[in-house]
Amino acid sequence: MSLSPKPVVTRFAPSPTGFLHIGGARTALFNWLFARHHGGKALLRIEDTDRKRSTPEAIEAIFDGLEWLGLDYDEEPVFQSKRAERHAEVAAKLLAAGHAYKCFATAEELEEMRAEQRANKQPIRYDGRWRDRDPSEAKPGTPFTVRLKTPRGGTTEIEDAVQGKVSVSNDEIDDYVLLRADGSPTYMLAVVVDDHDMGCTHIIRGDDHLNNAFRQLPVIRAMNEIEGDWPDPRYAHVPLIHGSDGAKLSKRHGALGVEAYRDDFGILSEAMNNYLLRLGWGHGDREELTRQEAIELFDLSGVGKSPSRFDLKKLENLNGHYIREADDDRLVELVAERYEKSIDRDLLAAAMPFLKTRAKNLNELAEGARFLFAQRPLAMTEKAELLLDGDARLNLARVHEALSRENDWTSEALEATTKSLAETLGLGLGKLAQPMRAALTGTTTSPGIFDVLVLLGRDESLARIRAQAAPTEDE
RNA sequence: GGCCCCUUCGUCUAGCGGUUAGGACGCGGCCCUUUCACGGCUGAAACACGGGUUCGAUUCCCGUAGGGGUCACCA
Repeated sequence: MSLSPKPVVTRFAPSPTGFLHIGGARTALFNWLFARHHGGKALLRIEDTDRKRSTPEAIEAIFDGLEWLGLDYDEEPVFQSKRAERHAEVAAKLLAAGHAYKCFATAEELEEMRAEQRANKQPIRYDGRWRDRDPSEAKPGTPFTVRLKTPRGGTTEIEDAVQGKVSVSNDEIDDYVLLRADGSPTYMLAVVVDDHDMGCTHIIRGDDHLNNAFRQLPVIRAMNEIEGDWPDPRYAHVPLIHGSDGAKLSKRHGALGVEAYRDDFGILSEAMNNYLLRLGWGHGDREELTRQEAIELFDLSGVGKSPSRFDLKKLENLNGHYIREADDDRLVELVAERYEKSIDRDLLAAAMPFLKTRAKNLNELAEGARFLFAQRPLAMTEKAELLLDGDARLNLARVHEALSRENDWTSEALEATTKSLAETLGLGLGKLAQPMRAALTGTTTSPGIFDVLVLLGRDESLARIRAQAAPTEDE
C-alpha cells in the first residue's frame, strides 16, 4: 500500500459512429471536471474498433464538439483500433493462464442454441460448451473465438461511486467472446486493456454500462492474478439522459449533436456546459456556475441516481443569462456569422447592449438586429401593419415634424421632445412610440424606441418615419 | 422474459429521522414600462402505493406498481 493516493486519471471514450450527443457531452464533462477537481489527468480515447460504423467525419465531429465545450485533454487521443495487437497479447496471456479458452462453435450453432433457450424460456447466454473441452476435439483448421472463463458460483460486488453497492450473481455472466474468429478484439476486452494501459483510476460512464462492469471485472482480476498491477478501477455509472418522453435519448427522439445546439439553436458553450452540469448533478441551490466553480465543486457524490430528462426551455433560459453576460464583441461576431451578407459591425456593436437582454439564443439575437440593416421600404410584420392605422400615420407626421426640428439627437433629448409632443396632443406616449417602432423597425418589438432613433441616426430615422406618415398639407 | 438500476412540484434538483418540504425552469398575478425583454415581488404546483422499524418517517428495511438499462464474434 502506498501512502499517497494514486493521481486521478479519467477517460472519455466515445465510439465515433455519429456526432457528440448530449449524453456523451455530459459524460465527457463529468470526467473532465472530476480529473481537474483532483488535479489529475483527463484522457480521450476513440473507440473506433467497429470498422463498419466508425467514420472520420464522426471523429472530427467529436473533436469539434469537445473543443467547443472547452474540454481539453492531457495526452494525445488514443485510437483503439491501433491497439489490436496489444489486445490480442492480453487475450493470449489469459489463454495461456487458463483464464480463457478456445471456442469452436460456429455462429449458426450458437444461433440455434439461443433459439432453443428462447423456446424454453431460458436465459439467453453462452452455455460454455467448449469451456472444458479439449481443442483437439475440433476439426483441425476450424476457426475459433477466444472466450473468457468467468468465475462460476458466488457473486461479484462493486462499490459504485454513484450507484452504491451493486452485486450480480456470477452465474449471470456467461463466457463471452474476447477475440473474434478473425483474431480481432471485442469491445469488452479492448476497454479493459486500454483503461489499464492508460492508467485510468476512475471509470465514469453512462449507466448503460453498469452491467458491463461485471463482465469486465473478471478480465481485470484474471490479469491482476497473472501479472499484478491490474487494480480494480473505481466505477461511477451516471444515469442516462432521457428525452422528454422519458425514454433513452436516441436518434428517433430527435437526439442531436452538440454542434446542432451551437449552430441551429444558437446556444453558447457556457450555457451548454452549465446546463449539462446541472443535469444529474447538484450542489445545494447552485444554478449558475462558472467553469472554475464547477471544477471546485464537482464531485461524484453530487451525482443523482435517477435518469433526467432533457429540457430545452431550461437550456435556453440559461443561454439567455449567458448572452446577457457575454462580451459584446464576441456576440457581434456570432451574430454576424448568421447573416448571409456582410453587415455593419460597428452599428451592431452599438446596438448590442440593447439587443442582448431580449434574446434567449443567437437566432433571436440576429433576428432582433435585423431592423438595423433593413433597406427602405421596410417590410412590415402583420402586427406592425395593423398598428399603423390612420391615426397612427397622422401622429407619425407630427412626430416627423417635431423630430426634424430636433438638433440634439440623443435619446434623452429625443425622449423629451417626443414626450412634450404627446403632452401637447393630449396623448399617451405609447400612441406615438408604438407607431414609431413600427415605422422604424417594421415590428412591434424592439429596444427602447429612443435608442433605436439614435442607432439608426437622424437621416435614416426621419426617412423611415416619413415613409409611414400620412402626407401633410404643406407638402 | 432473466438480471441490474431508479422513483421529491410538469421538468432539473435541495433534503441525508423531527423542515411551514427549499431553490431553478416553465406557468399565473403584480410592480417597473412606449413595446418586447431584463429586473423585483408574489401565487399555484411534489415526497408513487402498501407494510414494517422508530416516540417520530420524504429520509432506514421489505414488498407492490411504474419507469429505465442490459442480455451479440456492436460499442
